Amino acid sequence: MAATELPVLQRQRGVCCQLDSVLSPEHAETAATLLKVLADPTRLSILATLRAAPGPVCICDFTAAYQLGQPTISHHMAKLKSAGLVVSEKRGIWIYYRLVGKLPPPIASLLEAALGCIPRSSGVDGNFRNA
Amino acid sequence: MAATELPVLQRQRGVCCQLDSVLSPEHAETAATLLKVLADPTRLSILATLRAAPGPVCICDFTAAYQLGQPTISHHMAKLKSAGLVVSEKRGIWIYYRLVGKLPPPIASLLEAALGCIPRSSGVDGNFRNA
DNA sequence: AGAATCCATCGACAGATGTCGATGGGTTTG
DNA sequence: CAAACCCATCGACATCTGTCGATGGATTCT
Repeated sequence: MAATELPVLQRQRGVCCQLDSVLSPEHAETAATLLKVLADPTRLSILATLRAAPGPVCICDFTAAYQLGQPTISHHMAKLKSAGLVVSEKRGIWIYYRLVGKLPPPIASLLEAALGCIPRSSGVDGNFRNA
Repeated sequence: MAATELPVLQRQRGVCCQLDSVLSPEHAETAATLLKVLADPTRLSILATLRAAPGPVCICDFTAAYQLGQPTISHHMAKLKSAGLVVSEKRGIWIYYRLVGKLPPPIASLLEAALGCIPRSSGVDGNFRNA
């Protein structure tokens, strides 16, 4: 509840209204941290690709697809991973990444909204030809 | 959709799969730009407050509420404004800000998800003593 | 008119961030 | 075992970002 708000038209000079925090600083910080992870075109594209992919995708494929070096892709993957959005799996030489299956609802809808913010390119409902 | 994917278990060394871009670079850039605006705890908190507020809120109230200087709050407001999320209105000495009423659906749901990503604090359903 | 208040803009600065090249560990092939 | 390949980590660097103090325009009160 935001508090005592003076009638918009007749405030007193030098008197500010007290705004009760609608959002705890900790929660704001947490949400912002997650949003920072999403707020990069490369990572967004990676997430969109993973969501649309029929199965796990390995780093080398991303390295080839984007105009970026391998360490950079690894760096982005590490961020996505530590944010809990993707998981990796090692198979021989390769390391495959995929989206986490069940994200907490609020995070899932945020991700969905972030990706849905974009013209969805095809019928992607997650029916992977999995491993 | 991701293209020619080698059966996950039998890839060839030195051969990367071609990933068709699920996301155009322009769209990724656009979405990332918007997400960057949201990816700051202060701005998130401001947006949450505006959403919960019964009416427009003036800069001085935010300046008083947060532990930040007035230029900093102005700076954040300018970012929110140029992102098209808020609008301002001048009344005498004061400048009031409020959320844009009708955002494009994808952006609205993104904003909603970002704010909804947070345990809506106490009974914040707009029980303000409004203006 | 003069003083006081509110706010946007500017310049400055520390810290965070994305990218790269180099290195090294781990795995498979020859 | 040696060579080839994949990938994570490290150090370096340029850029972006959040914050501040100072300044000046606009408006209102005395």
